[in-house]
Amino acid sequence: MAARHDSKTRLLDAALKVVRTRGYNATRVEDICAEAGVTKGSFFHHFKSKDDLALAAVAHWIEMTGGFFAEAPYHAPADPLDRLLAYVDFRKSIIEGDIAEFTCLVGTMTQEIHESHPALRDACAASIFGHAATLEPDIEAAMRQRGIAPDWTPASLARHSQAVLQGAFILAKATGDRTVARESVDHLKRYIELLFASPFARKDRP
Amino acid sequence: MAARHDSKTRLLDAALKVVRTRGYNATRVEDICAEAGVTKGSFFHHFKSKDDLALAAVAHWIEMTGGFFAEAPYHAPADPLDRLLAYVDFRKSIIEGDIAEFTCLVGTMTQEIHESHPALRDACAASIFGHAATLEPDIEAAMRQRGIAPDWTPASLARHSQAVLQGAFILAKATGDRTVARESVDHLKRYIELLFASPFARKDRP
DNA sequence: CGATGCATACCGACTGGTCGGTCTGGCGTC
DNA sequence: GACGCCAGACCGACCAGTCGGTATGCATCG
Repeated sequence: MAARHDSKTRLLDAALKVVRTRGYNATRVEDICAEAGVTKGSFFHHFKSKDDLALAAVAHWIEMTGGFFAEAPYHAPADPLDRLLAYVDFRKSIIEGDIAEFTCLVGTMTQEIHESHPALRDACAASIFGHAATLEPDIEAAMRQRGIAPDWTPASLARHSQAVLQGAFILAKATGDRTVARESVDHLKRYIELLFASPFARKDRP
Repeated sequence: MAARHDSKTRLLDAALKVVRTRGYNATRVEDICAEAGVTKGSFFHHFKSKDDLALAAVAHWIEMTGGFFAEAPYHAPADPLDRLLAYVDFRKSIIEGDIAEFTCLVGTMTQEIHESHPALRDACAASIFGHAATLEPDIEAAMRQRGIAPDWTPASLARHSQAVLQGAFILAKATGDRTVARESVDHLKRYIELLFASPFARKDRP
């Protein structure tokens, strides 16, 4: 176990875990080292500073979540709206276990560092909005397919879905209970269904 | 100026301002003192510790926001659904100015302290869910008046609205731009309109 | 009325612990 | 034998909290 040469990855994984639970500022370098089973020497061998690690951790997060969502089953349905709804279902289904396990690293960090660490904030933003952007093609396809020409854009709905999720995580942290988060995701799903189902939104209505 | 005897209030006001911008952990006691134009001695005369101040600041926040929303104009409309939609409009209209000015103190703090300070977390939760609860009567009245019997509860929609707002604030912090936040509030409003307008949700549909 | 005493409000130098970051030395591997 | 990788003692800045002190009411009594 704990082979040499993988300390860097283990530090990054540890950082994700610890920062997601404690937050960024409250996380000490030694907490991450302890979680990774590594010493400070190793930490500062791989990273110039704590902030440097944070940047790397966000990059690592983007890479991990990118793969995770790319391979998730929600892309299967043939219908684009079904894919979108399957995405929402999938997001709901992974709200499971410990808070740190389903919560978003970059959303958590953004709150703490948006004023003080512009570079880090931009990296967090790239993660959130990059992920949101992956939803746009399906939203746009669904709009075309259903003949809808609304006063909102695919991009704004994609961003809104991320807002709902981020907000749901906050409520979950406030209560210590996943239920309230799932509930909000249900509302998001209902919203999307209504957006595409409502006769008032259809081009072809009388 | 800066009469004696109001240091405590000035410290609380300063705490709201500084914590909303920097976050809780990154805020030093001396930052709050400087903002309040008061010294450390005064701080620790009024508060046992930084955590003690945090608790008092949340209580102060609950009191301030309680009065602010109670006196806001959105209660004017006679129709309960109109009141609810006016609330959403109002929330959108106050997303203005500096990020710290429209952002939520307790949402920010929750993220940082939910694991480490249970008492503080409960106080934050009380603020969020207490505010959400003020929306329930109007939601319920609107449901009755429009003859809607949906599969969601007034409480859950009230909580969802808070989730959207909290999430919108995160996106605003990530981009440094209010626009994304307002956009999400627009989606929330559209959702509520659809919920009450959709024939699929009506009791009296064929 | 002034003096005396006491409580509350406030000040700011200081302390003691904490934590990011450094440095020296060692171990394995090519 | 040099170089990447790591260990952990150590340093120094920083900061929550302390402590001895001063200032300002506000009673009560002679």
